[in-house]
Amino acid sequence: MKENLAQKYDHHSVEEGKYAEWVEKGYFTAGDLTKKPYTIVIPPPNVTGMLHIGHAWDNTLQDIISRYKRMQGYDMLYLPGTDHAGISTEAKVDARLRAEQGISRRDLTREQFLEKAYEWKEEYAGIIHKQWEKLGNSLDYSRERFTMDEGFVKAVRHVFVSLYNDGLIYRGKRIINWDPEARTALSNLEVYYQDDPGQMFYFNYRVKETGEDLIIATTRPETMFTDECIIVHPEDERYRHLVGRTAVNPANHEEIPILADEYVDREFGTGAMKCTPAHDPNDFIIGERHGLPMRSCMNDNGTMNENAGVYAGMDRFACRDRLVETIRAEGNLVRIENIVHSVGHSERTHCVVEPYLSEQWFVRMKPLAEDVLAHQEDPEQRIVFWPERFNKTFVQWLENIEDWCISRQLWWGHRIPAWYHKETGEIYVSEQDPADPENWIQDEDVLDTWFSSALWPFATLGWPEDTEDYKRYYPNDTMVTGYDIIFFWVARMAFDARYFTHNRPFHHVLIHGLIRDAQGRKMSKSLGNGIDPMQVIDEYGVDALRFFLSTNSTPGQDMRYIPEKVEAAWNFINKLWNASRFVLMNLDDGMKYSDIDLTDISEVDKWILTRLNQTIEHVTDNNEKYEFAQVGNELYSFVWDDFCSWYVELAKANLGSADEKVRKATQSVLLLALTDIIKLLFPFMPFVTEEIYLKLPHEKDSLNLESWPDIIEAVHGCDIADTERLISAISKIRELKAAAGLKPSARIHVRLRDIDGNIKPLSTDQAAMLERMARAEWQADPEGDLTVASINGGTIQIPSHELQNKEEETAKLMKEAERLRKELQRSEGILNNKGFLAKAPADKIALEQKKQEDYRKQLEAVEARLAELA
RNA sequence: GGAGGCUUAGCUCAGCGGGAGAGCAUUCCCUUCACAGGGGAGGGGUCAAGGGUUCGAAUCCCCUAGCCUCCACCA
Repeated sequence: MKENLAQKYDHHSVEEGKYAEWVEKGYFTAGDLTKKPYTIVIPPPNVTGMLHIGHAWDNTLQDIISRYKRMQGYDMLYLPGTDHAGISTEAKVDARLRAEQGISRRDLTREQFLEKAYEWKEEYAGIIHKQWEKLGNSLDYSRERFTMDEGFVKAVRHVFVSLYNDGLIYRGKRIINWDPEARTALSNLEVYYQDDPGQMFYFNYRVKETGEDLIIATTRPETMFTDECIIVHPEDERYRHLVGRTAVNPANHEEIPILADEYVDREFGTGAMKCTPAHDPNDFIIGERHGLPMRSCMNDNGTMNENAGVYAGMDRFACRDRLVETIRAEGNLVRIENIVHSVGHSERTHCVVEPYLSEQWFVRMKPLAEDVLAHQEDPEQRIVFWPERFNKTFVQWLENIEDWCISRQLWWGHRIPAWYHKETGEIYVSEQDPADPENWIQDEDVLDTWFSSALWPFATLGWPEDTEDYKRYYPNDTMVTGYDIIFFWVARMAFDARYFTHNRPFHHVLIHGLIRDAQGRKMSKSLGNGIDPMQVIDEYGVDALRFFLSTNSTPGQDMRYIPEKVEAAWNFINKLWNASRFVLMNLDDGMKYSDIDLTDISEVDKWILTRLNQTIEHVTDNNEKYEFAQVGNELYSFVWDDFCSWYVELAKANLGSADEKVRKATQSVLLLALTDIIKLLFPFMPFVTEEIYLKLPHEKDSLNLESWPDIIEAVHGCDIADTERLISAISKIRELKAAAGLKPSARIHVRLRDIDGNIKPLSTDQAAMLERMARAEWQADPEGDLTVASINGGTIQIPSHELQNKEEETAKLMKEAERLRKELQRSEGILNNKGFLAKAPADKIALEQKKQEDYRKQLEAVEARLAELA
């Protein structure tokens, strides 16, 4: 007894153990120098936590491309790695310290904290590995990297120092976005704005010299302590006489000058504004212009400092309330308006971000961005976005770029390679530590996580060393990532790549969207609507999850997680499983793959192989365009409809044939077609296809080693009209029986005619198929009245008394005739159109002429029968 | 203020210049023969509204409406 698949498709047992074996056998290890390289690097997941369903989607797309390219004969490198994720990991470790030991990171030394952070990293890297395994990612673990491993430390230092020496990194006192909770600077991208309810306060600033009151509005009274002046527009008649005089700050009774600056919008508010250079980016610019002092009144944790006088030590918001009350008591509060305004929040801690004056490191972005923009114009050097529209997003952002604040007041990250001399204050920036470390103090800050992520496509390959991997696998071929990190990541990889490797980091970027819940909401912890991919895998299997994730959206578009669709994917796999069981139980014992012989194949065999060829062609084309939803549709309908519903059913007749040659030919076609099907599906569902492959007669040790299917030349140019007519006839007979209220099993007689009305005799096997699938018997010369129905490429005739329902038949035929007339009208409209004949492509014209001819003849047959019935 | 996306069958989505499609749901029929998480046959859509280009528009252009992102943001 030949071995078959288990009776039931059970994803657990199918997926068990396979991955470990694939890794062990080295199927995913790149390095075959006889082949052309193809590179994808995984977007390194943060070691903050587990992978979510968005990662599963992202990775599935990468893995599909990887497996497809590997089958096409590329030396495929799919490189794994993880990201240290500075601020998020630091927050997680901090939270754990609090939960487990009741302490914060500030109770530890830097070294002690880093030790804890590394423990966390190890733990989560382990979880991520297990999850990659579950997902089936064909990653080359021999090349795995981490954004803070030794090589990365070197790469990051090299980049920092080079940019510094080239004047593209500088240190400066600027207004930056300050997260008072994490107590670190943030880049502009790490701040999100949301409309919050708030208040606009109007205060009196009394002019000392004249005693009049200037009404000034602010949303942040707590910053008033360091107002450095009042600004009015130089041409504002209302205030011109006050310029040069002094106003009294109602918060602390300080006397501050009234100055003129064109920045002020006369129409806005009262036309006079307070200027607090240390707490607002626009005020800062004005402050620089006028040489104002720049005092800050806040500490780095969001409490007030000594400049706030009696409010020192108080939280900024508590201070706001108290201060407003005090000013009110002193009679200087004019009014309070309730407003809704947009307020910046930290993307990590979600607290209100404080525009804050502080000394930070910055990357001068303009020259770097311009270099990328120039190359986006060059077809040979540009990064190609899929879909193309994201190029616009990318370009517009680069065109309006501002300097990037890269220093973070954290411990977990790449330490800035700058040292300050203890005595002289001299600064030393170098890839090497100072030779006399006792005289220097290293900058306490670390770099923004994205500073190192930006080097990912090349630093993972050994850069800045000129390694073999770097030479071979760089630039990357395809980067797969979400539109949400085009600015954070894609843009930054682009300019670092240009500057340091004089190349683009990758040729293509495939952009996908966000995965949402069934109601279309973003998945979030607070809503608790997140989907754990591991749970889905447990329930439906990873093959079903992968098929769902890859074939249910178009590039760049968001997708909803719909459990019914995962189930549909499972059902599809189940169908494939059962079809495979059927094939296996119908192959002769001992049949080998090399026994496939197409010399004596039948008409139906030619038909399925022709359809298979079309499928291979379309799937290949769409894989190249990353149109996996198209591929999914194509494979789904080919497998389910063409192969299972038609071919397998039709083939049963031939498998029952007494003729050995017919049987053998059918077995060959079943084996060939199924093998190609599982090859085409392998990138999408590697586990179940491998299981089937190993049970079928096969040539390689694993489907991982197989190559992408070729077009089957043996059926090139075959005429498959006979089979198409037969299939259509079977459908039509079933339909007529149902319409006539007959049981499907009711026997009837039928005659097929081609489009010209010629009677088409059936071969023995075709007659057997007709019998088996439609319970209809071919009759060359049926007696009495004949019912006519049009089918693809001809008509069928059935003795009317067998259908027993003249009224039904007439109604049916009238409807049919109407449809045909409409089609004919459409077709004739087109063909009588001079413009169409003159301008349409020749093959379109020929196709339309053929259609018209067919419609006309079918209509004639239907009308003839209607005349008989009348 | 700027940029972009979506609007197609009850639901979720493909199609994006030449015959309106899929999955799920729904109606009717089917017990052996790979599969009842299955098989067979149906029903269901003026492709958001309006205008234009074209021989021909769900598909290209313009405009309107609704929903949704992203970027920028004046006290």
